[in-house]
Amino acid sequence: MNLQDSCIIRHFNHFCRLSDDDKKLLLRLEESPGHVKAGSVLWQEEDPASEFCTLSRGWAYSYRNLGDGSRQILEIYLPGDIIGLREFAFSQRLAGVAMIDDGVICHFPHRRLLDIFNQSTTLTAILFAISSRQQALLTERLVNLARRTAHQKLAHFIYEMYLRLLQTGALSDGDFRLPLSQEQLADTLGLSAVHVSRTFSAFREQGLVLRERHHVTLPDPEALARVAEFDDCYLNDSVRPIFFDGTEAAMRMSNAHSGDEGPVPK
Amino acid sequence: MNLQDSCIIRHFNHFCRLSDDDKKLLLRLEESPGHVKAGSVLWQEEDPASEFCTLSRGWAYSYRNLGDGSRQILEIYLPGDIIGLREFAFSQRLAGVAMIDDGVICHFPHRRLLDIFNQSTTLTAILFAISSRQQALLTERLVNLARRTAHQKLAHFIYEMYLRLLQTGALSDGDFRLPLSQEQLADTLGLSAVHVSRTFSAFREQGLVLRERHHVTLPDPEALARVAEFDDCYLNDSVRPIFFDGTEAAMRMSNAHSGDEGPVPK
DNA sequence: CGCGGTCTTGACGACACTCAAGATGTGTGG
DNA sequence: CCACACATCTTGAGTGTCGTCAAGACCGCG
Repeated sequence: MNLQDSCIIRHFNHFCRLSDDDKKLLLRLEESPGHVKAGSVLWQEEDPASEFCTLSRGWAYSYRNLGDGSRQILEIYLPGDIIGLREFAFSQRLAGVAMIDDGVICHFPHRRLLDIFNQSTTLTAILFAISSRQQALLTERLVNLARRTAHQKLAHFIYEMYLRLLQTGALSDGDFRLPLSQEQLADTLGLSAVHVSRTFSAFREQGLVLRERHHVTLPDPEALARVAEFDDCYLNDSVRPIFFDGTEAAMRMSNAHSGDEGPVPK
Repeated sequence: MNLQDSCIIRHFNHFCRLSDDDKKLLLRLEESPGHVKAGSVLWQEEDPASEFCTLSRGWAYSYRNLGDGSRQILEIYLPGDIIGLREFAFSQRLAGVAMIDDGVICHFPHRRLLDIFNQSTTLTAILFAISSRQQALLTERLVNLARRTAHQKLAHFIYEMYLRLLQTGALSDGDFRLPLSQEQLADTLGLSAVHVSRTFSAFREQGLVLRERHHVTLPDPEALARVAEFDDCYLNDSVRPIFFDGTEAAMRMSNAHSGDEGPVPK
């Protein structure tokens, strides 16, 4: 496999230019990339946890099933994301993971993470940063669920997806594929599917969001951000390219907050 | 300072017996332990992020303020917890942190984390595990906020606190200090303070929870767990003592799920 | 063509919010 | 030691957002 074909290496390169040694180390950790079908379950809650995955193509989500038959979707994974970091300290899965689309994933076993810790400080720091960013996404979703109205929840979610897709460069205008059903959106936002439908209807009448099957257009993304009271600092900072490079990262981290301007106009 | 007086070392010892070298490394990272008053703010959202803290005595919480004047409490920190790991990849704070009690905290600067990555695989793995556990707590709170009734939310929160206090060994029966006001509980659970009061009244009549000022008694903790539909796997696994010891940790991690028995009675 | 999944729309109801007034407890200063 | 102010908590009444139930429309697929 060519070094540039690795989905892990591509993902890590978002944070920092890697040395060839680091690239080789990453590549050795990678096993059995494979195709998975839409709807297939990578693992379920309480399965033994022994590996991570990198999502190379397609969308996925993690979820928890509840006693009353409902479920909660915890996070949406896009191409390039690492899945399963959550369970590093656990022997069991805390959440299930399923594919939304057809896709491609790469597996690498839990225990080999220690090889990384042993051999590359740079990669260790990047892993920590990735975990840190995932936690930031989770925190923002928590606030969204706890404190906002149905309109704000949906607006916030759609705008977050819009920004994340912008960052991966897969997008230029307010027009993109959103392969989630309304029921999946409801499970993500702690709403009923019926109410998601109503909210979309309201957005359509206001010209905020137009949804057609699995496609979404945002005539005025900024208006949507205002409805959601969106604050994008939890998405901006962490993906700054070339964030770490050995010991100099320390200096950058402690004074990088001067003179910021985010990619999104206020 | 004696090695055993360090609050960081005590905390890390929960996971693994440390070598003297590791202990010295930790100790060098520790700076300026100090007293802080109840209600004081360690930092606010969007402050520059340049250090972590370990909470040695007292309780603390992290929070986000929202546009409409309300706020959301994200997590409750107990003695021994590390504060601020969330912002490792960020140059700004994503959430404020304030003290609930009078307490004692130890600071250590962000950049020195890289020293740990460089010098000790064991400590790196423990830090990852701690971050992983915090993410598990956050995830559970998210499910709690999204999908449960007010009764379940409050029951779940109280029972989680009960288990966490049990784990720190600060507790033997269902009788403990809970220094949060009803308004703080409301901000944690996404409810109004009024409704928290009503819910406590209901619990009192049912004999589930007796709350008196900042003190709580649980006549029947298991009954409370049933009301909350509490599943404790997110708390059990990660604090297993002597979880990592160098390379052998790898083996333990990949097969630790056979024949488990948690520390908490079923 | 008929079936099943997804979405839409309506009617009704419940859980939790807001507003408001009063009770209780606590700390401060006279 | 009392008086007062202030925070916290309690309880009631009225309202609204969102869930549930249900029927029907739309669409892709076999």
